[in-house]
Order: sequence, then structure tokens, then C-alpha cells
Amino acid sequence: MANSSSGDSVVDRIVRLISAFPQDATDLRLSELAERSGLPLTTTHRLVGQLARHGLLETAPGGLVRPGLRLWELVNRASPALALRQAAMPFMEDIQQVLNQNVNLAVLDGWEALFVERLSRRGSVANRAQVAGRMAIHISSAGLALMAHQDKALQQEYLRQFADPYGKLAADDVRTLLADTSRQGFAQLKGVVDPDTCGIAVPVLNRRHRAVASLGVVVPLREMRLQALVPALQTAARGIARGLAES
Amino acid sequence: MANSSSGDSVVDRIVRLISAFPQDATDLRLSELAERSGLPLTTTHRLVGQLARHGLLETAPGGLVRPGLRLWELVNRASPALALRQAAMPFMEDIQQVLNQNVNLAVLDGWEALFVERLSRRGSVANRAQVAGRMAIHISSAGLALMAHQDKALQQEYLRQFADPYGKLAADDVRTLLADTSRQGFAQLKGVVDPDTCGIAVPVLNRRHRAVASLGVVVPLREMRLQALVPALQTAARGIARGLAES
DNA sequence: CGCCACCTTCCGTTGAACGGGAAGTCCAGC
DNA sequence: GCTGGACTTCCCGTTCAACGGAAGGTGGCG
Repeated sequence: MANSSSGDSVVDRIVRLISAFPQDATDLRLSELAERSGLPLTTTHRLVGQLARHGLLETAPGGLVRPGLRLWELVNRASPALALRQAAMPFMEDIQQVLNQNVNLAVLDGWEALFVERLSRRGSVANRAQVAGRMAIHISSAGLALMAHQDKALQQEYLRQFADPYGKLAADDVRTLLADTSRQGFAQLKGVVDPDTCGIAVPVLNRRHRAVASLGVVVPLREMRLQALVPALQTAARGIARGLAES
Repeated sequence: MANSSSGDSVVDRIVRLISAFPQDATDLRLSELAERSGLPLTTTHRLVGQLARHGLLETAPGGLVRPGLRLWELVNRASPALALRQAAMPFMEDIQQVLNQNVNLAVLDGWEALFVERLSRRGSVANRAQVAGRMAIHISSAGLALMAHQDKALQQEYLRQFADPYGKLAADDVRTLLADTSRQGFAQLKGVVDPDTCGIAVPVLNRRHRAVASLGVVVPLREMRLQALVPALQTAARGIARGLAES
């Protein structure tokens, strides 16, 4: 727009603004928001006002700003993550009930696993996978399950880019992990996120045997019984896939 | 911006654009999106391109547009609905398990109940309350539970505005419903949404005894046993309130 | 009271956004 | 294979929405 010294468009600014909110949905002061988003205070003030008029943000007295209900509503009314979530929820609940463990559902976005839903067992070990949280592919069982069942071309590209910062040896390790995952039909990572837990994940496959999502659990190491976990997850994953195909 | 014949800002346009997506998260053709949002095709094309570059929308070959994962992620990372959902989920699951019924969680927005979360019993009667769906206050137990525990001033204003289109008699009926709800501590609506079901909802109260949310179930009429339902809901509601106060 | 930090409002400048038009492309169906 | 419909991609003159510095409130604290 006019006079934009930073050279980005209104859309860019709006994205910067709503991206500036941290994980925990606490209120932000206007000046803090301006700083986080890197926008001039005046601009921030004006944009916040505009967005607030539509309910995308909410302002509280004292210059406090927080994400608005309307934004939540719009997004949660129509989103690609919803159909998946809808199809998966019953099965996730089953898993949670039968196994009494933390259950999570993730999709691949870029080179990361994006967690779409999560049911946590009360009193359970910490599950770092927050809803709408991300984890790198190579450190999450969900990521491995997702990447292990993608086009070969995509996997190559991933490994190539991975080798750049981490080195060839590390990339070879990941290649092995992916191969194991693909062969076994499930991914397993012990003590990577948390020393005393283990992540297990299976892919949710579409008709062309590509992973569109992953279903996983995080269990304390000593409680782990693969023989019971994997079949249950795989059965549920097939159920989810069927549900997706129908819609 | 310049030349905006419609006279609305970029923010308005973006809101119009993302609001244009219907409930079911199906892809929209570009031209269809332009028509729904009332924007010129060229403008729609440009804005969609910009939004897609940030991942807020996704474009598929053939001019198809759908909401993007990134948008879902941003919103679900920080939103006022999330803290509530987080606090409520364990209790909702308990209710669902123990009572084996549809459970829903709503907040008040305008003169409607906005459903924030919903767990549905498989094989259960239809529950019309979709996630991110809305229902008018006077036809939903959730709405009544919410409105019955608000400031007197707000209730008056609601009834005043309600009387305008619906007439004074109808408003008096609602006033009675609200009074009953307030006195009993729970709202009950038989066969309004669906002839064979009954909605029961209790408020989740903050320290000042104002409803910040409502917790409800939808049960088949013949299975209904108030004696069992209401105490369970109220207990859960108190648990949720405690969880909210802590955070 | 005076300082400070922050929110809010004002206002002249300006260039980014707008959108109509038209040509190019791609696909489906008759 | 041709036609129609829809998406895509240029171009370009117009214009006013957005910009942001500066000045003016506001509230809290020592």
C-alpha cells in the first residue's frame, strides 16, 4: 500500500499480525504486538482496529489485544483439517479408551508434522505434541510415519535438504529410519522427545498408498507393548481412511 | 484502497473472502468464490494469490481454492476458545463415557450460542450442534443456560431485541424460560431442535457467577433421566470452571 | 506533582492497490 | 476437432486507502 516502507502488502501485515500471537492464548499489549510483528505502532493500532471490527481480533480496555472468536469460528467451520478430524475422532477416542494412552493425529506440512488433534490421558506422561503444534520429521514418530509413505521424489528431496544442515551421516540415519518405518508399517521412536517415553505412529493411507495423516500414541517406556499397540493403531487408521474416502 | 468501488478496505475483503467458504470444507472454484464474496474476479484472483502465498488459502490445479492448513494452525495455536476447550475436554470425555450421550460446549457470542466443542456418541441421535456452529439462544438449551446467567442489563437488552421480530408474547415465554433456567441451575428444552430429543445444559460460571460457557448434552427423550444427568453435568461444569480459574 | 510508558488521534503525502480490458491457456463435452 | 467456459496473466491509468511521524490524552508510580 501507500508509503509502505517495509515493502509488504496489507495481506503480509495481517499475517504478521496474527502470527505474532504466541502459543498460549494470552492477551498482548498493543505495543508488544507491534514489536513482535515488526510493524510501526500506528499501523498496528489501525490494523488491530479494523480486524477487531470484524471480530477477528478482540480488544480489551487498556490496549490489550487477543485473537477473536469470530476468527476461530470462520476457520473451524471450513478447513481441510476438519474433515480429517471428524473422521478420526471416534477412532482416536476408542484408542484412548482401550489403550489408555495419549493419542495424536498429524499431517505433513513442509518438512514437519503438524498435529491436528490430540487426546491426552489424565495423569499420563507429558505429551509434547500440542494441538496445532509442529515437530520436525526426524524427531517424531508421526513425522516418520508420514514421510515414509510419500512419493519417492518427495523423500529424496527431504533427505537432500536434511543433509544440508545435519550432514550426510545424519541423513543416512534418517533414511534408515524411514526404510524401517516403511517396511514395518509403523514408526517407533524411543526417548527422543522425552527420555522415558516412546512414540509409535502408523500412517493413514489413501487409495494410492500415500500417507494423508498419521495416528500415533506416546507411551511410557515400561508400559509399552508393541504387540497390543500396533494392531490397534493400524485398525483405527484403516477405519479413518475409510471414513475419509466416503466423504 | 484505491479505486475500491465497493468502498471496503483490504481487511473487509479478506474477511469476505474467508467468510465465503461454506460449512463443509469443500473446494471452491475461483469464479464461485468471487461471486460468493461479491468481489470482482480479478481482485479475487489477486487476493487469493496473496493469501495462498502465506498458506492461509490453498490453491489446487484447476482454479480450486480451499482454506489453508497454515490458517488453521495459526488460529488453533492461540485463541480464546482453546483455553476453554483444553480445560473442558477431560470432563467432556468423562460425561461422554459415563452417560454415553452427545456432549457439547458452547459460549455466548452476540445473541447466539457458539458451539466450541462437541463429542458425539456413535449411533446416537443426530446432534445438530456442529463444532463452530451457532444456534439462537431461545431454541437451544446451551443458549438458555448461557443467557440465564448474564448481567441483568444484558438479559433485558436481549429480551428487548427479541421482542422486536418475535412479538411480546414470545419474549415473555423466553423470559420465563430464562427465569426457570436461572432458578433450577440448568436449562432443558424438549423436542425443539429434533422432536425426539431433549437438550440439557448447565452454565460454567466464573467467580462472579456469570456464565462463561455452557456444558450440555442432547439425549433421546425416552432415555432421559434428569436425576442422573444434571448432577453429572454440574459437577463437570464446576471442574471446568476450576480449571479455567487456575490458568 | 512530574515523569514515564503507553494508547489514541490527527493529518498531509503518496504509491500500492484496484479493476476493466484483452489475449493466452487449459480442459471437457458435444 | 471444434467450441465454450473458466482460469491465468499481462497491461495500465486512476485514485483514495493506507501510511507513519508527531502531537495529544491517559494512567500509574515514586
